[in-house]
Amino acid sequence: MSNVPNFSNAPVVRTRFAPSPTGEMHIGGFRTVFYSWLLARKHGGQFILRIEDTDQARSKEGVINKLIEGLNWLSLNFDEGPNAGGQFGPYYQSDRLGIYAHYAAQILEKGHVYPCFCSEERLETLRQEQQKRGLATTGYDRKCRNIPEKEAAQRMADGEPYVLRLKIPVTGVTVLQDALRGEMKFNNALLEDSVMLKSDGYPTYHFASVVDDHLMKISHVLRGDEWLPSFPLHGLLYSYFGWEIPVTAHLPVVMGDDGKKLSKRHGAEPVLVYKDRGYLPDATLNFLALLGWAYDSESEIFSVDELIANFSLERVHTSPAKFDATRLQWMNGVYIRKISLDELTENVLPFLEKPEAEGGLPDSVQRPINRDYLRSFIHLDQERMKTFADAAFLTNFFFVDDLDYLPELLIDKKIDSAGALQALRMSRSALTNLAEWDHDSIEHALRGVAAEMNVKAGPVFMGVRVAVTGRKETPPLMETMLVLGRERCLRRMDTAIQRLEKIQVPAETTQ
RNA sequence: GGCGCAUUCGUCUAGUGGUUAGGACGCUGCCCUUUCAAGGCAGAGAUCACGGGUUCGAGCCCCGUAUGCGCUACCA
Repeated sequence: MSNVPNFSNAPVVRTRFAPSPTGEMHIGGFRTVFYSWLLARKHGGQFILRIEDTDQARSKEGVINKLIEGLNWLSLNFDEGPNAGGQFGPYYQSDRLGIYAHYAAQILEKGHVYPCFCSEERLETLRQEQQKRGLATTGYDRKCRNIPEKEAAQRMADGEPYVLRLKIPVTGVTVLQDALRGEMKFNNALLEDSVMLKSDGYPTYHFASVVDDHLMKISHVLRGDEWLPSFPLHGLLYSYFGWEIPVTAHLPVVMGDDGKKLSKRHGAEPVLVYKDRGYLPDATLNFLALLGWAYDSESEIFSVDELIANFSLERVHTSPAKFDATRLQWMNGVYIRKISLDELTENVLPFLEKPEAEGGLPDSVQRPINRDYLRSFIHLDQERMKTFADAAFLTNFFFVDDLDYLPELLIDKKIDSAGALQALRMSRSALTNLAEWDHDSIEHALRGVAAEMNVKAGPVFMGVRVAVTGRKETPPLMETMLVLGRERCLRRMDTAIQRLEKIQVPAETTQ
């Protein structure tokens, strides 16, 4: 595919995911990544991973690996990036310092940027004073903007620490196109002379991302709309360099239930926790796609391939969406019902084997769990699962013999305690005498008990159900009993009969 | 404080000047049924944030207001 020549005049679509290793990425951030990826795949272009590690103080270890793990889980493969190679590397910005220095020098020479020697202390007191006076425009006061060129050059040569600031036009309007909102106008007078190159020689995000997006031939930039205020800054930078601005879309934020922007501080969790909670990557992706994008008024379930085919920037929203966890649950259930028995088994297994404290089966159940045994019944719970994390609870009685339940559960609403006991005893003996242990034989036997007692089948089934599983809600009874086998069923019924006999005594004396 | 973005059922959304404002999640009820799910059907739920215009006609266009969110660092 990739060596098919591009005959059309349209430039190749290249999008990127440019995370900074300052914290784990949450699900809202991954939506932006997913849209970028979809765009690249839809147009047969490339998706690039670039690491924006330009903040020496805040970069954290291990974050990048987590990020890549998250991408892998969702199968959002990238064509270029760390470990993947590519002709536009290096893909760590910290490895590109020379490149930024080169372009900074170029733009300094053109006079679009100037050295600023102000100390952080001065900037801090400046800010405080501006705030105190309630000034309309806060920000740098451009003190160093008017230092004579010669003097500035001398001080730089003398080794005085400095940053490079962008020389924003004092008047005029910067007009830019946002792919979602159309034309946007920004009043230059409100912009400040932002730092492009820090005193440690590292670029700021603004400078590095513009330089890299251009050098890496990025055609479409998708980012959160918290970047909207700095859009003119970037636009100006592009024009100073004489470069073409990529198609830029500012996506609305994803909010939590509390209506606040999803972030590390607002309960937003890294994507991988959804893996740990038993969500399917395709369901997560489908849900994410619909958070801010819709194909039409009806369609909801989209495979990744369908999303690639149908996704378009034009139908992306500009208004923020809340993250609705309940809806994700529903959608995950839809996907679980669609997978094969093999997939189901493989997905459920690790969740059952987790320690009890982490939601797995009771620690008394021996690990590893027998795959074939699991495979023999897990389909019974397929339509009952919202997430794979539900599996341990749902399948508990297939693994545990000592069932813990209130004996009262054995007595269905439509029968009294004596009747329940009698039904269980009769059921037990009927099942004991069964020639064949199969679905129809068991059902016939139990219905026979009901007929003989002249009661409905329901209460009889319920008594046996609770005796055998300890639950009132289970998969179909016959299928369940078949899996458990006659021995286990009869033993559990014996236990149930004993329990019923115990509570039977006071019940009779009160009458 | 300044600047910006946004605003259709509780939630995700369809809608691009004329619709009984549609769908989905969730909720309620009924059906199916050995329970629970799943499935089917039905229902409640939106004076389209508010106020002005433009127009024969506005959820859709324009202007205000309100509310929410965001930005306002040598962080991204």
